[in-house]
Amino acid sequence: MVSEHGLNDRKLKILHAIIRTYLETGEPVGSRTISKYTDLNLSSATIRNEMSDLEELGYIMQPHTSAGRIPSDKGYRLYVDMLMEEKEQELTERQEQMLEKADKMEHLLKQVAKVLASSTNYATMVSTPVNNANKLKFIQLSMVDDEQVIAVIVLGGNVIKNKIIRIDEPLSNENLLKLNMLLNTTLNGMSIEEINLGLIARLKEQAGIHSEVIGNVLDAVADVIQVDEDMQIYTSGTTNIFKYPELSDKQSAQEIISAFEEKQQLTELVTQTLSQEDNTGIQVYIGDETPVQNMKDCSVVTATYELGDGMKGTIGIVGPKRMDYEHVLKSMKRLQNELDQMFHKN
Amino acid sequence: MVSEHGLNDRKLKILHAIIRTYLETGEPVGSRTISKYTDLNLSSATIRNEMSDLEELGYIMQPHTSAGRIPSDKGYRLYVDMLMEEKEQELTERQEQMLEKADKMEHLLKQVAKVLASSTNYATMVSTPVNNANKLKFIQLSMVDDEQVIAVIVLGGNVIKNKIIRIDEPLSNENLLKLNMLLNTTLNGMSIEEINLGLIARLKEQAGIHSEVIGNVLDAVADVIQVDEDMQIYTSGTTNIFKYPELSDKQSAQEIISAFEEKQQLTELVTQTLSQEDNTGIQVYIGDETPVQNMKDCSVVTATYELGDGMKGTIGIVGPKRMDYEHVLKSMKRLQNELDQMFHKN
DNA sequence: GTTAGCACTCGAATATAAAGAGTGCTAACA
DNA sequence: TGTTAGCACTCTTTATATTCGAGTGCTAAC
Repeated sequence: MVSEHGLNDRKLKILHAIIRTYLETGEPVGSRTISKYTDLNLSSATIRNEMSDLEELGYIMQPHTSAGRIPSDKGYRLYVDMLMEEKEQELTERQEQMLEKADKMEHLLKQVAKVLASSTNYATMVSTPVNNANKLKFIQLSMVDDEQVIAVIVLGGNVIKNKIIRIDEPLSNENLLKLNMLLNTTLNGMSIEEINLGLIARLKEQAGIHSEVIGNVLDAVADVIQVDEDMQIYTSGTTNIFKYPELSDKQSAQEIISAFEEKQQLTELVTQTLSQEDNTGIQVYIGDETPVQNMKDCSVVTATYELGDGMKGTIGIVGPKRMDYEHVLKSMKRLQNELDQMFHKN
Repeated sequence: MVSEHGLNDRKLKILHAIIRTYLETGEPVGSRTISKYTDLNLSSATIRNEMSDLEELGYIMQPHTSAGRIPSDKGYRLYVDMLMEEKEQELTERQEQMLEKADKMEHLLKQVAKVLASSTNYATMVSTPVNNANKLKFIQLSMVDDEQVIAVIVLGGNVIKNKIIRIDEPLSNENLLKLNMLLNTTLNGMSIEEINLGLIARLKEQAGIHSEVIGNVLDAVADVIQVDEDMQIYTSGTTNIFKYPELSDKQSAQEIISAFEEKQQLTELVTQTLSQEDNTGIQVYIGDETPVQNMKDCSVVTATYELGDGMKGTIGIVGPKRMDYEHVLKSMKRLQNELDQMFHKN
């Protein structure tokens, strides 16, 4: 990703200036503005020539003849990539903790969404952590009374679930012990996908007359996984998009807000983000690059946070393409760190 | 509420016609339109005179001189009240069941919101049921292993919660039985507010050396209640408001959508609705009547549904004042019935 | 009490003009 | 050869009239 653009230093500086100016104003920027803005000491005419080149190369475009230029998706992409490289090393700084430690994760995540939205003025979303490759850590059956067994199931990430199972005739302590042994030796450390029909048949065979209980336990496991899979997504500041004229016409606003309400599309965004791992865990989708069709006129920035044991969640931010990438990337990194730390301290 | 308006039959008919026309078109309606629309066979001039009277009485108003008339809040109110009275008796009809029986209440309620939104083209919300006066129905402690006891807590409305409690030394079966007896005889049928410090002290005293367990159990109860108290609200079709020009300017859209996202205000709406019981459980707030300031330019219709045992939830619909009240009220009644039935069958 | 007729009002739509920002191109310059 | 001044041209934005029409209120006649 090291400067594969064929741009000399001057063109790069001009492009940079155009984008920065456009990020601020949201209006097409003209040659004269750049001529004064930069320290290049070039006349507007020269700038015009360079701009013409930049347009031909696809980094900027004109909304109409006789208007200034605005960055194209390709232009933004170059800008963001440069930004990422630059900022990589100065990640040491630390900002004060805005988030009071909330007692419940749900509250914490809601607050994260809210804080991020109000500090950036964009729309935000935060997903609850899900376990991509969820592993079974421990299973324990215990008799509650003569007709009921409680199954305690511990998943990776120390998520504990329990489930009551009805049985026809009581299990002796001996048999209970045996079943527990069987279940643990066979299933511990297994991911959900690994528990297939063959394995289930083998288990049932070994359980003998108690195969029915095994079946029920496995059902419970499946159930637990399923519950765990439907991740929650919290959103905040959706209406911030009204602050950006290019997104607040009915059509666009409709689409974006819909996506935020119906959640389905956000789920896809999260899935994609989690699967597409890179070194930083932060991704920037510009315009058409986004997995969510409804947001094709926006930029989307996502960050992954971890709880350990493979539990991962996503923070996302949605705004206009002329987003303050510098600020957003900084905020995301900070939040990502804070969340990581917070969860690893527990 | 029986015709306290001082309107003769003709004025009433004209008002009715104005409102119905306006509901359809959303445009101010003029005298000529009414003259042709109704079967009164009156000239536009006569209608004009009557309209003038109706305006003086506050039922309609002009957006500006030389425009047609639109209903005022007072006008809508009269219309809705008439509608309610009329339709009260024809509630017998039954429409086909649109909702597949969903396995989980959460899914069911989400679906309710969605169905209602798409069938009415307004924005909708559905709250999970909460127990206004929640009562404890049953508590049962069981040993899971030597260090853990599971507490099964059943609340009014058959809501079952369970909680694992750690103990230092195992309880004998005998002691366990005694504790169960103690807890059930003392607490059963109690509402949460009734479990005060005095009662807790008395319980602990009677539990003797196991007072610590009691303390933990009561903590668990408190916890369970608290979890239960923070009700969820599902929304759908928020962006439907863009279909109504009078609500889709940035300002209004902002406010309404905000209210739907931040949920806080909706919670207030639900609380108010649940407390203000009337015979049908359906309420109509027009304009300023609504408890939610952000929706002062809308009409809000709410319905209460019951699970029995005091568990109640709310369905709400938000749209422009020129809402199709007839359709909405019908839909709400139908849904209300279906939900009531569905939950009482279980 | 009802209606026809008419002058009047006012918003919405349409047309017209003027202003301004910005470009592309040419020609001159260092 | 790269840079710049100058100028004609384009296209949006804004302002300003102008027109159009729906609808009213009022008066006078039926």
